[in-house]
Amino acid sequence: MQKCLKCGKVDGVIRSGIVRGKQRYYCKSCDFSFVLDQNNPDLPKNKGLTTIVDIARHLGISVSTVSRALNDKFDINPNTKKLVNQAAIDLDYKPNLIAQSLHKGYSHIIGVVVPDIEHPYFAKMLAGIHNIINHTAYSIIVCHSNESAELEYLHIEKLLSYRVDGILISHSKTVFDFDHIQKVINKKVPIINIDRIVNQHEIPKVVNNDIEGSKEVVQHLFACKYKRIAIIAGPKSLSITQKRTQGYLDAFQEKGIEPQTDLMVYSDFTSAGLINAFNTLMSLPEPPDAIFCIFFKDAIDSIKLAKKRNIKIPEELGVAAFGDDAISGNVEPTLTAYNPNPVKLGEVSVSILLDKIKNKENPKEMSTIIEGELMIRDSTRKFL
Amino acid sequence: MQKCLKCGKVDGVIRSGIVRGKQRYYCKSCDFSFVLDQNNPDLPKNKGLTTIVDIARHLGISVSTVSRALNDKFDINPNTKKLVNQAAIDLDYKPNLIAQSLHKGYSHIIGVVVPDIEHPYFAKMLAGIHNIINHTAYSIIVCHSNESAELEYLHIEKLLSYRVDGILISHSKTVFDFDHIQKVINKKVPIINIDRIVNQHEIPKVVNNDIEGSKEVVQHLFACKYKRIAIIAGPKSLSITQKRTQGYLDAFQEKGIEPQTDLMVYSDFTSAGLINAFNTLMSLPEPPDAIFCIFFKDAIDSIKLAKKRNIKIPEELGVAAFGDDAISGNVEPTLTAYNPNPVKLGEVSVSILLDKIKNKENPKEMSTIIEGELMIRDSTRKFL
DNA sequence: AGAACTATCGGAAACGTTTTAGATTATGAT
DNA sequence: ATCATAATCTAAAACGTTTCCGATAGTTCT
Repeated sequence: MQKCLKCGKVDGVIRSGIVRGKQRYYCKSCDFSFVLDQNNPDLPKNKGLTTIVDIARHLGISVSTVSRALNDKFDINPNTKKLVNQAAIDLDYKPNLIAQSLHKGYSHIIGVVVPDIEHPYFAKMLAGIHNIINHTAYSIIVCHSNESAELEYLHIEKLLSYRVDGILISHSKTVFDFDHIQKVINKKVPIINIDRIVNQHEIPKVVNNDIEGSKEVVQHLFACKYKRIAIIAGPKSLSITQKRTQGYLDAFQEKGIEPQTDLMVYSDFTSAGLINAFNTLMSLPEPPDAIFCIFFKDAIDSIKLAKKRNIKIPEELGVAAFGDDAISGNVEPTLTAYNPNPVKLGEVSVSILLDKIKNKENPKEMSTIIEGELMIRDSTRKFL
Repeated sequence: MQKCLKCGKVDGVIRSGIVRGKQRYYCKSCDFSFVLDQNNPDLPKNKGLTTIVDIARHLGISVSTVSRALNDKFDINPNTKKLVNQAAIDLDYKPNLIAQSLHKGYSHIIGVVVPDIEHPYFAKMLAGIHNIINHTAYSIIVCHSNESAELEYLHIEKLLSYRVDGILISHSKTVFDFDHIQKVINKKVPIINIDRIVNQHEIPKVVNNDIEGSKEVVQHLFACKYKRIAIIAGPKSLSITQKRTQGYLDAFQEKGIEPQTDLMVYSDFTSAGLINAFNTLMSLPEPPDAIFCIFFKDAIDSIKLAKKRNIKIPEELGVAAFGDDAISGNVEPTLTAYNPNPVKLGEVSVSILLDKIKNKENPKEMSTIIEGELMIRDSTRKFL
C-alpha cells in the first residue's frame, strides 16, 4: 500500500491515525511513524529584503559582528565596520524594525486615536503631532474611531497588540464606559488624553483654554460697547458647554454685571436647533445686541439669519464664536472668533507622552492648558 | 587584588584585556577568564504584558497547545480550548503582533505618505483610507512629508524598515528624484500612487478626474450663456495646470468655438499672482464674462476682487472653480465648483492596495480615475 | 621569550509567536 | 487483551535582531 519512508518496505506499513488533517502511517518493521509531506511551495516568507544574515554571509563574517558594526559598538575593527557599511549599501539593507522591537521590547510606535480625522481641528492636531514626531525615531499608527465607541475599543486593543510605546487619545462622543483606558493604565502603557478628555483616570490631559478663551470673547464684546450679550451654547451635559458658559459668566462677573438667564440659550449643534435658538433670542422683548456662539458653525448660521432679517452686523448685532475656521475669514462680514491652537495641542501632547515614555514619570501638572488667540474681525467692530 | 569567580583565589588573577569597555580578568590557577558583571537592574524588557507563555505556565500546558487553542486549530481538545480562552481573558492577554509579524513575515501595517495632512483634501483622503481599513485587520502608519523631499525619502525608508505590507503615497511638490520609489518596487513591496502621481514607474495610480471635471465646469458656463469664458490656471509646468486646461479646451472644441489665448492666463497660486491675473483679464479690450479658476482659492479671491470693482456676480461675471471646500458654500455669492471626491480616492486606493497585497497582481487598469461632482451654486446662475 | 595585556571576533540565547514533526494517550474493533 | 486507528499533546525550529559571554590572535612589556 504505502512504502515506508525509512526502510522502503511496503508490508507492515499500517495507517496510524490522522494528524493535523493528514493520514499518518506506521512501519512495524522499523518502528517509524510518518505522514506524507506534500511539499507545498509556500510563498517565501521573507519579503526578499536583505537581512543582517545576508550581509554576514556576503562578507564571510558572523552576524554578531555585523550587528556590532552597524550599531557603532566599540569592539569592532574600523576596517570591518567600513566593509559592513559598504555591504549594507550595496545590498540596500534596511534594518528590520519588527525584529528590533521584539528583541528590545519597545516598538518606537505611538498610537493615536482620534474621533474625526476629517475635521480641520483634528487634522491640525495630527499635524502638530507629526511636527514633533518627524524629528524623532518614532512612527505613529493613526486610528480613526469615527465617533464610534466600538471602534475606539477595538483600536485600543489593536494598539496594545502592536505593543505601542504610548497612546494619545481623544475620546469619541459616544463613549461612556472607560474600562479600556483603565486596562491600558493597568498594563503601564503611557497614555495621554487630549481635548476630548475624561476625568476619572490619573493620566495627563491636554486641553483647550475653554474658560479663558470664552471669557476673552465676551470681554471683547463688552469692549465693543455691546450691552446685551447673549450666548448660544450646546447641550447642557457637555463639558464644553459648561466650560464655555463658565467663561461667559466670568466675564460678566468681572465686569460687575448680572447675567440674564433669558440671554442664555442651549442648542444642540444642529442647524434646526440654531434657528430655534436665534429666533428665541430675537423674539425677546429686549433682544440681545451681541451673540456669543460656543460653536463656530452656529455663528456662521447666525450671521446668515441676521442678514435675512436685515439686521446690520456689527452695528445692530455683534456676532462672535469660540472656534475658528478658514470660513470665518471669508464670510461677510468676517467673523470674530477665538482660535484655539490644535497644532500646539498636538505638539504638547506628544512631547509630554515622549517624556513619559523616556522618564516614566508624569508631568508636574496633570492637566495642561493650551492658549489660543482671539481673532478680531468685522462681525464685532462696533466701536473699535 | 581580584578574587577569581571560579576558584576563589586571589593570587594568580591578572587583568587580561578590556572587553566591551569592561576590565577582563584571567585566573592562572583555574584557567578561567571573566569580567565583573555589574548586575545592572535593566528596565524589564517585557512591558509586563501577558504572553502566551504565561498562559501556558498558568495552565501547566505547552505553548504550542496554547497557540493552537487561540488560533482555532483543529487538533485541539475543545475542553482545552475553553480553558485557554478563559485564561486569556483572565490574564487580559493581547497577542503580540510584533512577534506574529516577525514569524509570519507580514506586518498587517500599511504605510501612508501624504504631503499635507492639515489640508482638508488630504484629510478627506485619509478618512477614506480609514473607512476601508477599519473593517480589516490592518493598521496604518501615517507619515507627513510636509511637502519636503527629504522627509518623503526618510519616511519611505522607515516604512520599509517597518516591513509594511504596502504603501500609499502622494508625492511632495518638491520631489523630483524618484529613486526611493524604484527601491520600493525593487523590493517588491506593493505601492500605489495617489493624486500627486508621477508617471515613470509601472505602479497603479489613482487620480482625480481633472480633465473631465474641468470640461464639465466650462460646459456648465456655456450652458449659463456666458460667451467669453476665461481660465486662470497655475504654473504651466504643473500637471494639474495641463490637465485642467485640457478640459477647458475640450469644452470649447465640443462647442465648436475657437478658444482665445488672451483669455487664458497662468498664475502661481499666490494671492499676488491672482490679483495680477484678474486685473490682466479685466483690462482686456473685451474682458471675459466668466472665469474658471483651476485653483479653488483663486475663485474665492476673484469673487472678492469683482465685488470691489462692483462687478455683479453672476449677472456680469460668472465664477467657477475646480476644487470644493466648506468655504464655497459660505461666501457670497456661493461658489460653483467641481467637487472632486478625495474620500473615494482614498477608499479606492487602499482597496487596490489590499488587493495587490493579497493577490500579488495589479488592477486591470494601471490608472484609476475617480469621478467628482459639479456643485452648481449662485456664482454662475445666469440663465438657469 | 615569556608574560601580560589589547583588540576584535564568533556562538548562542533571548524576544513571542506559529508551525512542523513526531510522541503519547485514548478509543474501538476484534 | 491486542492491534489498528484517532485524538491530542509537546519539543523544537524559525522569523531577524541584539547582547552576553567568552575565545583567539596579535601586541607590548620585561
